[in-house]
Amino acid sequence: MEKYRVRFAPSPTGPLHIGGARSALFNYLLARKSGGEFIVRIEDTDLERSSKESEVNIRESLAWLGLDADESVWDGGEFGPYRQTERLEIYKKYADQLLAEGKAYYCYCSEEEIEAERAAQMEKGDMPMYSGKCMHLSEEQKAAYIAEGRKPVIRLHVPHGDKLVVDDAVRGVVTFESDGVGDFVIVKSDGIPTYNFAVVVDDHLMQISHVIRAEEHLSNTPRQIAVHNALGWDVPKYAHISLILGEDRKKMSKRHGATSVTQYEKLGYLPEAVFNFLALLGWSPGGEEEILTKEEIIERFSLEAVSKSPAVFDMEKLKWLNGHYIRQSSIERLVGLAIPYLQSEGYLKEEVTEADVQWVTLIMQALQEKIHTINDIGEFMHLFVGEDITIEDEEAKEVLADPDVPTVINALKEHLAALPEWNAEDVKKIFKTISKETGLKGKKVFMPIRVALTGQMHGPDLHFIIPVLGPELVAKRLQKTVNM
RNA sequence: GGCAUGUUGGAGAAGCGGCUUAACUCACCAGCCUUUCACGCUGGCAUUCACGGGUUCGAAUCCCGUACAUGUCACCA
Repeated sequence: MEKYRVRFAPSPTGPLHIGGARSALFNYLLARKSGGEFIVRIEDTDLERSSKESEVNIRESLAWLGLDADESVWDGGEFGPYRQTERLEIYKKYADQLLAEGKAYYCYCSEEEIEAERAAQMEKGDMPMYSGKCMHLSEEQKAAYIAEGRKPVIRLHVPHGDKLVVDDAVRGVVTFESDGVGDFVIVKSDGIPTYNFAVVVDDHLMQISHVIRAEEHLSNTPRQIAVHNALGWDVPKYAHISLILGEDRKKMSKRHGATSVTQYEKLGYLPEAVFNFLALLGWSPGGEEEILTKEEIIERFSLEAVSKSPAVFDMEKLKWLNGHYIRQSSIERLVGLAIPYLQSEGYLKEEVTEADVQWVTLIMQALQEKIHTINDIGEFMHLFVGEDITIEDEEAKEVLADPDVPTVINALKEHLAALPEWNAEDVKKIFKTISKETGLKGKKVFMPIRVALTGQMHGPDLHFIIPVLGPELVAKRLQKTVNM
């Protein structure tokens, strides 16, 4: 297949959004699949809103997801610089060229004038667009404006009567009338290029073969094509991928919960789960299996299979996927992820001892099968910590009222006392022994112990819980719940 | 308001004119397994593809209209 030389070009105006991450992912997938290049460029021409922190966050989020770039702001490359504010003289050169060729012109209109014009057009039901009145200003008029202290912008003259055709890999051919575009600003009054201009210059100079980005840019594409035309450059291939919607079918935003990659990391999601999930939003592998490794996704991904319609972000499915990957993980890895969480929740001190690691290891063995995210362990911690427990409900109380309870608990205490070291395997054996000795089976053995130790009717396997608690807590809890 | 895009079950989706009495996955429901819960397994879950018209022997699939949703129309990207 042809090589995809693609780019992800975020604006550093906030943490990496989940939608941005998906755009980055699709670009990455195609680059890797075709043996091409994945480039990360920073579009920071909005001086007001761009920040270094956001740029750092974007870098870290991409790294966390495993979307490694071949060329980027951070690691360089032969088509740099990769930060737009460092490319200003390049844009100036092309803006000057357009000016000299009469394809662009200075516009001295004030924002108020433009605003009034736009309002009037909207009123009439027309598509608002600049009238072009500054295109043929005389030298005297220009001088007068300059004397007034007006700072001009540069507008691209978009020829009338043209068709601007976007050949889109996911949407097919989409045609726009150039009459509906208008002469738009390519360089702001402070000399900084606008997005629609800088993007075109960069994509051309960086030899981008395919522009793959979110659907919200589709309506901007004719403007960019107009710039390509004015500069006499060929257009790249385009692919506009659908938006990610929240559960209410509105564009994903704060009120839908976590929107940034960083938040998912903090909530205890695994990068491979997010990677897998994001790939499934708007793309389907076709077969029965949806749990796929990075390599399998790269292998099977294609733009032809990308859906046109927007996708709703289903948190339940992400959780299911994450749970799957947690069950696949090694205990060591889970322990490493759980420790920072337990520290932040106050279960562990800053200083982590060998004994702490042991303790967390036992906990993760107990919980690996139960949790969907690392942070889910918070819901279970009361099982492992503290002497005080509350009996969940009436049903649980009834369990403890059974006449066989003292027999079971005594047998448990006796056997545990005889155990040199408490581990899951040996504790499991004890249960078998108790069952044999007392002639009691299944629930009659496990439920009294479970309720006496945790106050609850269900939870992780008891043979995992008991070693976590250790002799001291077991004794104290039994004392409180069954007074034994 | 103009322009653009989209509309298959609660969600992601397959489907590209007859093989569809619409795959598969999540969720949900039932059963099995299991010391409980979960995991896992088995089965159930759209007579119908936003709606209306047309083309065709035949349409979820092609065409037109309507509705709804979203995007865009910035000296934001």
